[in-house]
Amino acid sequence: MNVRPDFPGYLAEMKWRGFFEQCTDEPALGELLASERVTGYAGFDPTAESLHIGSLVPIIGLLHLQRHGHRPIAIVGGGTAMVGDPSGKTELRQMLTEADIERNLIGIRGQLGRFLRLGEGPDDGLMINNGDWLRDKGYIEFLRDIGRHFSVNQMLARDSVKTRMETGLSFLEFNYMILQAYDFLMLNRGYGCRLQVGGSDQWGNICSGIDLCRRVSRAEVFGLTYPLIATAAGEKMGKTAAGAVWLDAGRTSPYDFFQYWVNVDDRDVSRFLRLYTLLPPGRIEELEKLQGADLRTAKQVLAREVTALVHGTEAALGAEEAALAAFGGGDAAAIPSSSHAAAEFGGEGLALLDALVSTGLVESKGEGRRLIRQGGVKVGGRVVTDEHSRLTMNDVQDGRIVLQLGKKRHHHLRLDS
RNA sequence: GGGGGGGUUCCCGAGCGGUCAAAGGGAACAGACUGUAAAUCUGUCGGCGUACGCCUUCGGAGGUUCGAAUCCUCCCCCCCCCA
Repeated sequence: MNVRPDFPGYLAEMKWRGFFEQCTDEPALGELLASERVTGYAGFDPTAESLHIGSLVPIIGLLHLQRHGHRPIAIVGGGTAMVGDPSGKTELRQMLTEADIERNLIGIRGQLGRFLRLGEGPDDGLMINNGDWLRDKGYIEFLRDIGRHFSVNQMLARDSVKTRMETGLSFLEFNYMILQAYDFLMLNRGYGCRLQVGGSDQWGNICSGIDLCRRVSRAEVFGLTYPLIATAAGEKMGKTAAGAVWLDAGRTSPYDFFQYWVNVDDRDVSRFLRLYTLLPPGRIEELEKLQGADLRTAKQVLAREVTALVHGTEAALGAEEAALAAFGGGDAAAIPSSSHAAAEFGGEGLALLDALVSTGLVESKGEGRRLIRQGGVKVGGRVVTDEHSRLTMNDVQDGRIVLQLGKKRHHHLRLDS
């Protein structure tokens, strides 16, 4: 086992980085991790074709596990997604069709493979679809094998169930914890998996799995939860005006992704550096000393590191350059842009409002008008006050027209030569 | 199956025949202040039009009315109590 020099062990690093909320049996798990290669897993819901940054914590948690010489399993819930986890939700989630799930699985697999080293080696990670064993399981057989180990009394006592007593909980969802517990059992049987990590809202489900493993296989397995990560402002991670922050470059460009991290709240910088980057503790502690405006440096590092982790070093550099260009000066090549024929700007030119809409900077002309009235639109660095303003060749500088919305959104209209 | 209460604009939540694109709060966006931060203050916050205007929206479909988110009918969904 190649224990990392920075930390005496996996748990120590998880604690230091802020991944550690609760553990079922910390001393025993610590010993186990120190004495042998442990297989641990985390689950991912294929609710969309791409994961978003909310999934980053479990992904990086698995990554650390692998870095400590253990074997990570990412389980993708092709089976459980058919049911839907009621934990932390107040309403029944929209049902996914099999085709949806199939498509989502493919997308998510590809993404997970960018973080974890997957393969056949002893500490190579695995990606497994729980649909493999859930889909063909017969109901009666399942009830007799697994259902008999669950007490309805206990299930009703779970927080995830209790909080739904008011609004209602379908029998379908009520079964979710059993299915998740069954996953743990199957992974333990098939792969010797002995650890499940998950968000603290998963504590109940994880405990169910541990109980099941003990009852059925007399296996001692462990659970570890991380805190649910929210921003200092109390928002869920990744909530922006444009919607979720996705890991897929097609949904959230590396530039926007980078900007998300640069714009985090001051109070979140230290916590996020520990959680979302792999930087060594010494380096992070250095950055944590920064105060006031200097925190921007730390945010730059945070953004660079996370973007590199998700999109690769090259994309991260590109995003950073674009950000520098937009906010400082420098090469503007990487700023979001669209290409246009020179003719569009000849004569009368192109209505600014139309340009704002067609580039997707605003969703309607009304919104564009509002922005202009409020002085939130700049063309070539000048505030535009006339909502009827048109873009003409006069606005072109260096072969492009520079649009700016508010302080942070930039777009260039490139002229085709 | 019976009885009761509900479904309102991104969210919560008022409205209960015209003065309603619909109070209030939150979120969001813009401006000021800053550090591409927070807090604060100001403004905006369905769509189209320069505008008095027009169009779409209050679970769905019909109806009453000069006029409906508001009244009636049927349907769908949710919660509570009883079976």
